[in-house]
This record gives sequence, structure tokens and C-alpha cells, in this order.
Amino acid sequence: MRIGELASRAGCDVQTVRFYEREGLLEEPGRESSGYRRYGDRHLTRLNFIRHCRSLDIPLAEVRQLLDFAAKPDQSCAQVNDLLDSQIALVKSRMQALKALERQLVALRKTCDGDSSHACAILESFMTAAQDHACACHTPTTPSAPSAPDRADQQ
Amino acid sequence: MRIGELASRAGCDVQTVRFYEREGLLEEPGRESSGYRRYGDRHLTRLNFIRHCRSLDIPLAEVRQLLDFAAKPDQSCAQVNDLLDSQIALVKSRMQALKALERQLVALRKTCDGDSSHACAILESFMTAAQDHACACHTPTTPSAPSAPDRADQQ
DNA sequence: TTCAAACCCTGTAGCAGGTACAGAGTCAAG
DNA sequence: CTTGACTCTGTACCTGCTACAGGGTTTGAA
Repeated sequence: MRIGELASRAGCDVQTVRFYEREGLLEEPGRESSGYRRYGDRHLTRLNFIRHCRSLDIPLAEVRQLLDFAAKPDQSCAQVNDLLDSQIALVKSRMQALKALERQLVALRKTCDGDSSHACAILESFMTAAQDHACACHTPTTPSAPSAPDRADQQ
Repeated sequence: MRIGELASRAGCDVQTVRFYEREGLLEEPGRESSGYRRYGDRHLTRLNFIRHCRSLDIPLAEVRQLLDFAAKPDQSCAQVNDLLDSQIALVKSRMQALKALERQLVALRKTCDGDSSHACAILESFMTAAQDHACACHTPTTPSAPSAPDRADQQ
């Protein structure tokens, strides 16, 4: 099959296939006399493998590792497990961050009272938070106390 | 204050400040005779505003919008709310995806029986999923039926 | 005074994981 | 013969920074 068919069967873009080839993830296929790439079923299998990993958000560097593991199938189990464990940990921490973020956004959203006769309370709170830079989500490494106005630079 | 102090007070990198200036998010400051940038408090406020938004994962393009809204404070409330609503929706959908991802990874992780005498079951399942490209997480747009072997390209 | 450390400047390149061109060649159907 | 769909290579672009190169400036101490 040609690149277009391969790509559509794997559910990705033609450019992505070429990208994976450039990155060394997908074996270089044979060529027709016209120069067109000609793929076989094992290319599709491998491409699906890569897309499968990517759909699990496994970075390409680790996909590369997995493909190496798969090449020499013995003793790879522990390594694969390690990789999955670290991915799971990563996902967990990302979820924590997202949950905190959602709380922040929802809280912010609630500060709007719908009264358009005064300035937007959300922007107000942003500005206030920005001015005294003290808020839960945004901790600007505010160190011991270098923000005292004694070292005012004539501005 | 100079760029280093501004950056440390906002809790970001000096490069980041220059980046925001280049992007037009942060107003160009005055210069000392040496060419050094000289910032005032309103720069710090604005920079903190930006960092605050970024800590809420609001993309720079939308931060730009918010800054525009803040510039003309009336009638901005509805727009700010819309923006926040879309951010919240985004976060929710990202969380859904992460939850699904975690389920996948944990399920995958469980398929390891710890027996290293045979090939890794996880890699096996990846390969199988890749071959018949039917799995929950990875849906390769498998359309009506263009994968029948009748149009085999002599490979 | 001189020296080094710490700061600042501009400009450019790099990261991940693709995506989107431009400008050309090829193929298949009508 | 033409038209449209496909393919080729190469390069630039995306986000939100970060890092580097190769300079100049300031500041405090010796």
C-alpha cells in the first residue's frame, strides 16, 4: 500500500508517517520506480503500535524504548512495567494539577455577580492577585522580603 | 527596577520577561543610558497578571484578550465569563481523557504476570491491539471497508 | 585602580510532536 | 489531453518558553 492508505488505516496524517520515518521510529519502506513509498502489513502493525502508545500519551522516546524491548522479547517485562509505572505516576500528578486548576477556575467564575454596572470582579481579582502577588495558585517564589519600598529605583 | 528584580519578584525567568515583551504582552519599558530596561510597579502588576493567568493554564492568546478586556473595563464581564467557561470545559475534557488514560495504563499494567519465561504480555497486547487496531483508546478512523484485500498493491 | 562576579544586551536555536506550506513529479479516469 | 488526486522533498510554523553565544555594564571588594 502507499502512504495515503497506510496513514488512513492507522488513523493519522501522511505527514505524521513521514515524520516517524525521519525520527527512525518507522522502518524505511521500499520504493516504487516512481519514488513512492510502498508499505507492507508489518509497517501498518508498527505504525498502529506507535499510535496506540501515543494515544496513551507515551512520549516518542519511550515508544522507541518499547520497540526496542519488543525486538528482544525476553527480560523486557520488568522494563515495560517500570515504564508503565512511571507513566501512571505522571498521569496521576497531571490529574492532581488539573483538579486544582479546575477548582481555581470555578471559584473565579463564581466571583461574577452578573452586574455589569461596575468593573468585572474577575479581572479585579486578577489584578489584585497580581498586585499583592499572594494567591493559592500563583506563588511567585516571593522570597524573604526584597519587595520593601526602601530600594525604590526612582521609577 | 531592572529586569532581574522584576523577574524574581514575579517568579519567572528573565528570558520569559523579554519573551512577553517581544510578544507584545508586556509593555516596552524605558531604558537606562546603558540600555538596561527600567521597570515600574505597573509592569510588575501586569507581569504578575500574566503569570497568574499562565498558572491557570490560560494560553497567551487568551491572556492577551483578558488584558484587552481589562483595558476597557465595562461590558467585559460576560466575555471574561465566556473565556473562563471555555477554560473550565477544556480542563474537564482533559481530565476525562486523563482518567481514561489512567484506566488504560493500569489495566495494561495488570496484564503482567511476572513470569519472565515467556514474552511480555503487555507488549503482546500492544502488538495485538496494533494488528487488529481495535481497542478502546486508539480508534484509527477505521472507515467503511477500504481494508479489504481486493485492492492489494502487489505487496 | 583594577578585577571578577554578577548582571544586562541582542540574536538565534532548540524542545515535543507534529502540521502546513511551496513547488514539483506521478497516476488514473474520462 | 486534461484534470484532480495523490506523492515527493524541504522547509517553516505552532506553544511557551529555555538556552546559548558573544558581547557590554555595574558593583563591590581587594
